[in-house]
Amino acid sequence: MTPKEKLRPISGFPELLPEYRMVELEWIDKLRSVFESYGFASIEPRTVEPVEVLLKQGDTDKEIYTIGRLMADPSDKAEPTYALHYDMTVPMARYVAANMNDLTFPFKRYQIQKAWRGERPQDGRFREFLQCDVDVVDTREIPLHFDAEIPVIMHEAVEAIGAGPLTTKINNRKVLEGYYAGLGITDAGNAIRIIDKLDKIGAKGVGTMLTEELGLDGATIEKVLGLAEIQGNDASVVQRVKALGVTSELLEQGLEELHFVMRELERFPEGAFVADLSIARGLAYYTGTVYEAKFADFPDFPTVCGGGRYDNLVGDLVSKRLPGIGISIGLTRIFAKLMREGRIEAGRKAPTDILVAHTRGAPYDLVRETAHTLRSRGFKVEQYHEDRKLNAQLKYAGEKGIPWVWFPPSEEGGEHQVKNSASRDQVAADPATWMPE
RNA sequence: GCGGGUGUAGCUCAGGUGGUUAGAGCGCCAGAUUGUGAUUCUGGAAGUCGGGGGUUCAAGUCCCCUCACUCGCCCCA
Repeated sequence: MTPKEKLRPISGFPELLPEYRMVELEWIDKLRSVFESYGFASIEPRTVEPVEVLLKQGDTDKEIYTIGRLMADPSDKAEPTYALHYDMTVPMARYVAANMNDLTFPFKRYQIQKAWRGERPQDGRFREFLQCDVDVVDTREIPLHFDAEIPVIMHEAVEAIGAGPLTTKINNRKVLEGYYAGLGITDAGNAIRIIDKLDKIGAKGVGTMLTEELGLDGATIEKVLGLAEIQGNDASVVQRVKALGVTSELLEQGLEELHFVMRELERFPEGAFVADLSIARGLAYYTGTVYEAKFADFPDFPTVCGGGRYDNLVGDLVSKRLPGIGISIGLTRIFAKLMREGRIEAGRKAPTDILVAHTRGAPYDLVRETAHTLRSRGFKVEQYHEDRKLNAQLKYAGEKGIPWVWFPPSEEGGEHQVKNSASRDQVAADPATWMPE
């Protein structure tokens, strides 16, 4: 590898300059405070799982990164194959199952961590990215109220970082599966996967795929598309589904749930939450309410938040059933899009409040003590450790956006001075009492 | 995994149909200016032209292969 190749960016592994990382950190702080305001606790499970855990819920074609030791003996089978997690939901379920005795249920947690996927990167899609998950998990049935609360938390969070407006589409897997069952479609899973492409390939494309892959006839496809076309921002969508004349027990139950959730969300501005019967979500483990949020202004940009309700994520790990519901915010994806749209204002290049200059002739003890005094009073202070001309020192402070430059006296007992970088005013000051005006 | 686009200095890019020693702007370093940020001026460092092979007297330029980045498909935050 040439030095130049070593310096090249790696596709899908974004890196931020300090002035933007500072913004990202602010976002994380805001998200945390929203999550905590609803009583969610933070956990940080390991980022690595046995491959079998990640593949537990079907989807064996997941693009996952495995990890191994460089020095490992290839013939040594003793070490299980580990992999970086590609989302936080299944690993969280494993964490809950492992610590069940020490957790209090319903367990409410948030996680802000990196995830890794080996997919081909493109606009808004990365191989290493930050996800912010909020989930409720219980050993008993979870009240439907959470189905309405979770997307509200997410909207609040996205609003807090100034990333809106968002449109969240809501559906219920039971409606889809129940409706398909009522139509006599046996392979609901594949039907859902195909229907999910409606906004991308259109009704015709979906119809073709349904015929080719599932062998559905024209009348059935009509019915399937009829359901997928229904959307609205209130509970009335339920009536329109019923009007299609398909019935099944599961469908009834799903419609009741959807009705409840939409009624709860009616109080929000129009367009914020929309029932959309074409939304399916690719992941296999969802069993009830599902969410999918996009930027209202950029409908072609990929989903920025997604989630839903699942009956049981731990499978055969423990004998108990662990139902849950949650949502994930794609922070890296949102950040990248807003960055591209010029909506992210760079922060400062350093957190420093005060640069203590290297005053020629000043006793070093005095300079260090000056910095220490200011630091102990709560200021973020760095010292310029090199004896260079003040031009260079001031230029450094200016470029880094450090608002104050402190000049210790060049002799013991002399007068300290502090300079305002912006106004260039310089006045005498005492490090023990000085306050920025 | 499949398809399109792009690779020349730290960054953004010029380099008609092959032709001497590969350029510009910005940035960087030093000085003018022996201690207070601008501007200006002067000087300087920095390139295996992504890599390999081929054609040719001659390749940054043409051909083949390859790698990387990028956009889309699949899939997903």
